[in-house]
Amino acid sequence: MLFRLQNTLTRQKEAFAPLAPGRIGMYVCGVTVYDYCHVGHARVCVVFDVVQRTLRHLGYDLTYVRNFTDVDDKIIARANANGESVESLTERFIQAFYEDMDRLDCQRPDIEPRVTTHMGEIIDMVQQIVARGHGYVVASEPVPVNDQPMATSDVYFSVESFPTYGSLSRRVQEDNADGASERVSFDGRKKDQRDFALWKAAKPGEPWWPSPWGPGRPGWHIECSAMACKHLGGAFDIHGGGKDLVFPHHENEIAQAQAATGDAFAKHWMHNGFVTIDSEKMAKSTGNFFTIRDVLARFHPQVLRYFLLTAHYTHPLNFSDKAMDEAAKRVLNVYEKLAQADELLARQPTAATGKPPAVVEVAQAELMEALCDDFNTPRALAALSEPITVLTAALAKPKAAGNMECIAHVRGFIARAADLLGVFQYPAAQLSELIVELARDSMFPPGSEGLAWVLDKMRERDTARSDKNWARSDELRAELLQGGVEVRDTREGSMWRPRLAID
RNA sequence: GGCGGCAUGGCCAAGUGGUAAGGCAGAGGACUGCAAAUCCUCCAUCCCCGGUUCGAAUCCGGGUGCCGCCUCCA
Repeated sequence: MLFRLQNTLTRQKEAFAPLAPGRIGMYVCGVTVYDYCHVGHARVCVVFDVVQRTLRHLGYDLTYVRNFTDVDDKIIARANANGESVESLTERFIQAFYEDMDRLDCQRPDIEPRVTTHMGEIIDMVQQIVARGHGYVVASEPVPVNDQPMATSDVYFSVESFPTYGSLSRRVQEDNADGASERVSFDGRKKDQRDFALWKAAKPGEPWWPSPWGPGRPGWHIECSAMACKHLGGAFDIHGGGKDLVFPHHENEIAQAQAATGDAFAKHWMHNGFVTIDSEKMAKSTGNFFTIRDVLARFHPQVLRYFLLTAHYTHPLNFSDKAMDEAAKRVLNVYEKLAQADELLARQPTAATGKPPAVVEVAQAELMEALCDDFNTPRALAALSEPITVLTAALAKPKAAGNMECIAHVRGFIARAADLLGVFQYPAAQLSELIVELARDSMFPPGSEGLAWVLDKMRERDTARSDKNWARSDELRAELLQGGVEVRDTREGSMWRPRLAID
């Protein structure tokens, strides 16, 4: 199946064609590991996780590469502030990253390169750039090594030498610098203010690596050029990351890689929009953010993942309690239906044989079309609605002819959708309990036993109801509601689920 | 100052030339010990102005508003 993809480079939605038939190389900019990740980071990972799942489902042989930046100014500053080594700091936050992503059900990329293990490739690339006349070396202050001053240099990329510079972000640098110049200090060491560092001379107290230019470390952008080319070759299919990386990071990546290899570098550039709070970009530097673990302390990971897929990946997505409550409600609604279906199917095993109902065929096609249309996840999620409505109707009359088969077919469809989207794949019957457990601090009366408290009250209420003690029953319902639990009575008995307040 | 994005019902959000998906919330009815759930019914003409077209939320021009990048940033 052909799919279409928005390409930042051409500003158009293009029919995708891999460079090599059946194979796709994809590089996505990962995180700088000096702190816990926020919801914005979660979005990139979830978005490209869906991309990954979809491409594999379509039968492509995908190589997905996502890096960790484990040397950089902020990392060094944080490590110094903590009084710990760079390695211990980065290792800690790489593990924290994995914990967060595992909870969000993001599958691991095939290759996760780190800057510190690619110094050879980085140095080679800088040498190539200089050799081809696109970089220059500027002597720096000698740096003490083993108490001996050691000569060292910076290496810069020469933007002037590279006429196609700016093709991704479409900026004319002279104009670009105009209004921004107040914020950017003039660096007299550079031949041209547009030039950027390929290699930074070591400074006292900083980690460094030996190089042809003396002790130093890589500039920010060169790592991705070098690691992408190493693992995917000089030309590959897809490069992704957040919109904020378009300029200068990705622009510089292109210039460096093309200057070094003479090859095309990435063909399709995918950029995801920001997660915002009150429409303002979520960002560490401004303090305007929630960490993933903050959010997961209050909402089930499935709720966050679902929320992150409710808008198209290129658009901004506004994070709020209300939006999360809405997502939670929808996720619970769906899981509730799935739980009923699973219970019924367990009692009365039914194979999804024969021709699927029309709704399922239509929805299946719509699901794939939506994902192949630039990974339109809101459309994909909408495709689940009609089958779920049909499922609900069938669940109400399981004995009617064909209804069990219908339930089995819809259940199978949701499971296939879950494989692609990474939501609705959990054992449905446990979900509301899981959500309650995660939310226990805010949901239950202080000092209560959480889930046990709910189950106690529910049991007491069952007794009252069987005695037709309606007054006591209603009293208990009110207590439970106070405790954040909604009760509902059915023919099969009383059920409960977390109460979600939505304005 | 340069470059770019967005503006759809109460809220969120699809839709890129043929007469507005989906979610959440709301109203009325059925059902129910009550309350839910469920079922049925109802709830928008797409920021403003002008243009192209038989026909535009969708294309063009001009506004207004919000946001982003140009410094670290997913």
